[in-house]
Amino acid sequence: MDQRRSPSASERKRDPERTRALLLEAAAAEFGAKGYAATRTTDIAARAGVNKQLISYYFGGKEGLYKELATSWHGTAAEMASAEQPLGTVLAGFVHTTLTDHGRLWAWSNLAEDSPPTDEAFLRAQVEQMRERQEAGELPADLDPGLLLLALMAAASAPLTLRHTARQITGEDPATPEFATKYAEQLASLVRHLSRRT
Amino acid sequence: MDQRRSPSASERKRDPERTRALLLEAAAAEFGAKGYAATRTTDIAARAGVNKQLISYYFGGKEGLYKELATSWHGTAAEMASAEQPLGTVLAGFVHTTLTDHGRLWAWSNLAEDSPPTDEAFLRAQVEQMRERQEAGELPADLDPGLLLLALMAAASAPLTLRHTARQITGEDPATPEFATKYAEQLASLVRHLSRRT
DNA sequence: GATTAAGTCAACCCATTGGTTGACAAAGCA
DNA sequence: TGCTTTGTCAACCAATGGGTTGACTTAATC
Repeated sequence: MDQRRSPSASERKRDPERTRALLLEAAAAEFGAKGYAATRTTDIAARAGVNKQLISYYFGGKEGLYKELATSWHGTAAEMASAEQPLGTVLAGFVHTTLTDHGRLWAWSNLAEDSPPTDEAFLRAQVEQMRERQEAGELPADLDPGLLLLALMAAASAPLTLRHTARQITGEDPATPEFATKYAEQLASLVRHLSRRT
Repeated sequence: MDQRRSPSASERKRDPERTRALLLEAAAAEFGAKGYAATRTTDIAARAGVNKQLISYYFGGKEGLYKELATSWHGTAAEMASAEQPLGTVLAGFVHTTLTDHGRLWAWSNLAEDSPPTDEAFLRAQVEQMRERQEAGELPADLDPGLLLLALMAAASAPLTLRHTARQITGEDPATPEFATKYAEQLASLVRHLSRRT
């Protein structure tokens, strides 16, 4: 039999792929929760259930691990991008992704001084979509599509970026799927008001 | 003559009030720029032009200094609050305050896990104002006033919370007053669309 | 089966960092 | 004018935290 992939990959004693993945996952959670500076490599290793030296071994240290994450999260963003769905649906998807570890990571990196290498193509495509929606009459045509996108993205990530403020306003924990759903509906309703000519 | 306040307070060799103020100001800048965890007490002291031991002397350490700031910034927020100005004006004020050191500090603390003791009364008042605006027909009545406030606050702080994203979308530095002004105008225009029945 | 390569870990290392100590100087007070 | 209090600083200290070392173990190769 083929010994190249026998012990089912998760039962094996040693499994580099798996270890790497565990570290990345743990790192996303830790970085997302506390931000880069406040995150301890020891905590990442502990969460991954692995020796902390392996961070150096696989990623060349804390910073390397962080950068690896920073460049990998674009996939997450991209999947919700596309399509000609109604704007409300797109926003709803965005609201929910802000509650993932990668979403939190994105928020932290946006505040930090050093520029993270975010995917420009994705943003450009989104701006273009805004313009199309304006032409289709779904959104007011007198607004700058870029700034409009910015405002909507910011609004959609409110449960993340204004977490404590949101909690104080609503009395609920904004980091729950239920809240996200409710909030997304409100946003959808809001953008509907932007197009509707009553 | 009264020696209690003679050397004009800024020329004196020793001036506790001034030192405290210098430290608070420097701390706001440093914390705002890098966040709590990444800020070094040495940097704060250096920026204030003062010995770092004085942080312990006056505030009982790094954390004490941070908390002092956290509880003091509400004044900043409150001043822009009130009034029956048009919503666009209020938002514009908010956009600009997000670019101050205190604004940045607020953003960081919103992301951090530990809850900062933000001023609840202020938020409640703002929610109430939203409701009034809805009743006055300035805003759609079918939206939850709290969530609406949240969305608008988030949108207004986009140049701050989505700094890098904003830069990539627009190609400009969102941390400039010029950008803030332009962005605020767009927001005003946007909320105008929310009320207008064309 | 022996040899090599790859993966993992416990222990150690040392730069950084927040905080403290003790000397000392300016200001208030008798 | 001397004594005390308050403000300030340079030097020092202990703890933390990221990174490295070297031993060891599993797995692939000959």
